[in-house]
Amino acid sequence: MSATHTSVLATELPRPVPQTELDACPVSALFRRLGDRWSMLVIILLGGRTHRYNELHRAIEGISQRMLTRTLRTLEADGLVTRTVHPTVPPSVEYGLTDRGRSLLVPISALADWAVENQNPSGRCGT
Amino acid sequence: MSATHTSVLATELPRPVPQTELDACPVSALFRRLGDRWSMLVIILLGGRTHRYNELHRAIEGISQRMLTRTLRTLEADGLVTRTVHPTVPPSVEYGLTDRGRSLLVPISALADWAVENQNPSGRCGT
DNA sequence: CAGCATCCGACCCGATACTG
DNA sequence: CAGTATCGGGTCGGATGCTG
Repeated sequence: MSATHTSVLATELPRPVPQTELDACPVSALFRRLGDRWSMLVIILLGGRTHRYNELHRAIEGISQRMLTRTLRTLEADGLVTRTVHPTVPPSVEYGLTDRGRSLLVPISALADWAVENQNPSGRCGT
Repeated sequence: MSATHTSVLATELPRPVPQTELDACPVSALFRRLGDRWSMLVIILLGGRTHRYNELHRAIEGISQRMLTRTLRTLEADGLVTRTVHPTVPPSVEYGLTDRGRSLLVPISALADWAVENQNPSGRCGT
């Protein structure tokens, strides 16, 4: 306690970055990074305009706070997403895409378009 | 066959397809399907030409038999990959892309191109 | 050659509760 | 509002051994 803060554990964020030698292949590395359930979805959302935390949370509708935070932090660490804190009361945090993120948005959108056109279009989500 | 064989377990293949309501969104569903370490890589490999099982195994170099088989089976079930068994001795199995798979190859290749051009190109893999 | 069976660890992911 | 802490399951993924 006198150590002021027992946040030494750091639970799990922001990812230990194991980086096995296999990930030396840039293609494999990218797929490992984006190869989760939410990353590409978040990038698509942020491609339209910047969003606040709870906006994203509602837009994706099904993602947990934990996963949203994790995904955003990882994307930020990868230089794809920007995080801007406005020192207001209550606080407001704005997320957007970096230039790199916007360039990645292009092929990801192509993938999303394929999904919309080729899957059974039973339902539309917020994207 | 003597029903004595308790193969009731079926281990895990070919994936129970949970399909939560969240996956009603085609974009989310696609990312859930391809959101693993190998699927897109296999599709890229198969995009060049058909490959035999061990060819893929060597080309990807790092994937286990288990994961290669699992990935191929899932992609086959999704109608993206074809599996052709030639009744020779020893047996030979050829994997290729369906029409749907070839159409998906386009946006996936765009993603792979982005990876090659935007990541630190430390190493090239077999792709 | 092209798998399947089994064990097991690592990580993804959600639910819940709590905080500045 | 925008997170953090903790628990617990399900899945990803590899290693090893065996088969037609």
